[in-house]
Amino acid sequence: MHKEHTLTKNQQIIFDLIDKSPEPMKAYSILFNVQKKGIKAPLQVYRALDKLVEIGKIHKIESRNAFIACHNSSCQVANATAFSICEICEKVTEISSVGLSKYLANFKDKDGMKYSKYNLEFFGLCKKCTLK
Amino acid sequence: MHKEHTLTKNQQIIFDLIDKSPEPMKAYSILFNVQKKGIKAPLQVYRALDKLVEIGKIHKIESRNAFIACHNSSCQVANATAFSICEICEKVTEISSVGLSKYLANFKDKDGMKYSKYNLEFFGLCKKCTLK
DNA sequence: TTTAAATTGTTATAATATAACATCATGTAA
DNA sequence: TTACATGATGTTATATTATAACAATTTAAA
Repeated sequence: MHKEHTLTKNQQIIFDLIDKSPEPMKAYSILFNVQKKGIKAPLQVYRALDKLVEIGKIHKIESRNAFIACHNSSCQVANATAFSICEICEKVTEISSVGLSKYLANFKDKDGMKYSKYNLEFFGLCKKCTLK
Repeated sequence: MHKEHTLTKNQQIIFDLIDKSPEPMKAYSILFNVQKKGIKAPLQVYRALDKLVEIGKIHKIESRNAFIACHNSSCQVANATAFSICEICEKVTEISSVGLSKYLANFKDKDGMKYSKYNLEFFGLCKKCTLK
């Protein structure tokens, strides 16, 4: 199990915003949305984001420079993330497949290098966009 | 099989530079290195990079905003990329594992969404850095 | 309770990437 | 050949993403 982290004020404000968002949020969009709550500078946002990523409450979608809340039960997967991304509507879904995570967690390359972490992003069309 | 692409002058200059580099190169480092060859503006670099990525001659390491040449025999894997990244020395290696690529190419999520593309980045310590 | 560690606030700036527009080159179809 | 479409180029300006540096404050442990 993982340690519970008490979020600080800024971290909580920013987490709540991302958590409520139906889509990944970008840093400066977050900044814009929390300015009324007293968070005025990019660094305040980035620092909170860094911490939230570190403790697994949110994940960064690297190909989009955007952040989404982790919805895996207990956010234990900060080091093993997989997402599906629709290339039309940009909908992003976190994939939770036991098979996939087992396969990747145990994957070893030719040199026997063992990994402590991975991030996987799948691209394609979501159901809705396929039908259009 | 894939169509052979004749690279344009700018594309060739930039590809050659990346191809010779032992490590992933960042866009502005590329720009700096090709200025003597007449490529003066960021856009010229980004346009060539976009094209080279599109045709599979190079790949973007999303978590690093950097580019490496594809070393898979015929660059057929523009849509299916996997890399290992050392978190200390930042060495990046393209993984070519038939098992892995088969597994991922056939992966379907719960909704049956089929993917046309994926990018996987593993993080850990390379051999050298493990021994330190 | 004082010390270490983490967080905050702030200004400035670095690094990454694209918009908009004019021009030039190349292929191809009438 | 001409004219048309397409893609590539060159250029200036600007948008977007992210970090450096430093001072002050809060929090959590020893």
